[in-house]
Amino acid sequence: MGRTDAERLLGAAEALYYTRGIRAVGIDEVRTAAGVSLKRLYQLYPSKEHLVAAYLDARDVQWRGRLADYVARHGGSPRDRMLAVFDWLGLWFAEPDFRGCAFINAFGELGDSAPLVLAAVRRHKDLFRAYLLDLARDLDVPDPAGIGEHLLLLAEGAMTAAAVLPEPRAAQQAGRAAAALLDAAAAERPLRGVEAAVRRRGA
Amino acid sequence: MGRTDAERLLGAAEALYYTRGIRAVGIDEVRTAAGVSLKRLYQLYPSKEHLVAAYLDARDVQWRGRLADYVARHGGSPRDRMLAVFDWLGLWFAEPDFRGCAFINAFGELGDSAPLVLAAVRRHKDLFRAYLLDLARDLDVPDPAGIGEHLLLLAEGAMTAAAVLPEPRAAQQAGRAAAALLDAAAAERPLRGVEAAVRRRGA
DNA sequence: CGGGGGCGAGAACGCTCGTTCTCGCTCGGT
DNA sequence: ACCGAGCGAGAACGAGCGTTCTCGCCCCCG
Repeated sequence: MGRTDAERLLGAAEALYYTRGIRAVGIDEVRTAAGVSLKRLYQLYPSKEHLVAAYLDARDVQWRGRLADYVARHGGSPRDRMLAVFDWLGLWFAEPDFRGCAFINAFGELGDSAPLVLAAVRRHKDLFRAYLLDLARDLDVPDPAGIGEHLLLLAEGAMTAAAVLPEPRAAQQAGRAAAALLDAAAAERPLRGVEAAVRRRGA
Repeated sequence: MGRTDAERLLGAAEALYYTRGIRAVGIDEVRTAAGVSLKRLYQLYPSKEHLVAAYLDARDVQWRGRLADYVARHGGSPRDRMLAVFDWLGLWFAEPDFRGCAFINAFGELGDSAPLVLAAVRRHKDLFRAYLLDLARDLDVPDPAGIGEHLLLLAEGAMTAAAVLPEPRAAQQAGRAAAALLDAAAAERPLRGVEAAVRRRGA
């Protein structure tokens, strides 16, 4: 596990909070799993909310790092890099302890009753959005930002669908939908204005 | 409010559990808000989990009813009916006490630790999916089921994005993405097999 | 009118939680 | 060798939870 007290605490917090929920896990259980005294815990994180926010921030860094690594390793063209995001989601969904998006779960559980947690959730989603918008910027399509937002919605939808439903088809479906959106946007590129509109209305 | 004890209980449960979370609200608070004795509550719902599952089932019926009503009133062509789903999502997101999808929230909070609740969540998502697949069946596209699944992911993604992020653009974005997917699928319709594949790869 | 079954009100129980407090011990500086 | 600051272990505290139990009242059937 981690080296410092804080690292061991965040590791234990991640394992426990993610798999069982935040309210369901007491501070003492995290402290025991991490092998850190209660006093030390409270001087690192003055309340449970601080600990939870720190756990989410750590998970955010790790999660986006794993995603970016995979995309950098497997992506070729901008289009391939974008689609690699959904391939990685599929790998993530298939992990045995997958239980949905930790940030959505935390929000659903705590809502706005824990401002630090809410802020961490928003930070994560903003950073994920920014990453997708970055990938979209390299695409050869009009309105890359719009495409980025659309793929963000697909990715979020895939996460919740994969969490709730037992079958892991969600990532494949989302990948197919993403490819269709990319192709549609790319097909629009050479056409201009009226032509594209006519085509869209066509048949 | 409702008439019978069960109706008043479910009404109070909905207001409290949805806005504050399930673990955060005690049975006594629901009982007080509904004006029902504890004994009566326990003879209607022998445990909190039963009450929560019943609240989710009631919300499922109400939520899908509101959606289907809106679509039936505002939808014209099959395409319009499909897009009306996203218009309605936008209206829902704009409601002042909107706090995301109650079912995703319940799952994120309780996971598989409450089997009755998990079953209710899955029921709801299956029924929503079935509704979208029904709408998709009327579309004049190849593979309506695939389109239905894709729009399901967009809708789920819009719900979580709208819940977490303060700006209510999610429904519009999802609607635009849905329209793009529908148009792309419709444009594929007259083409067949190889032709469509070539076109998709084009440029 | 008499009695008893069912109900509402709320106390009680056993448990868990987040946070604070107590108490020795250890260890580093002079 | 001393002393005191800081630490770990864990008790303590106050609150809240889900669930059960008690008791006294009402109301309906005979």
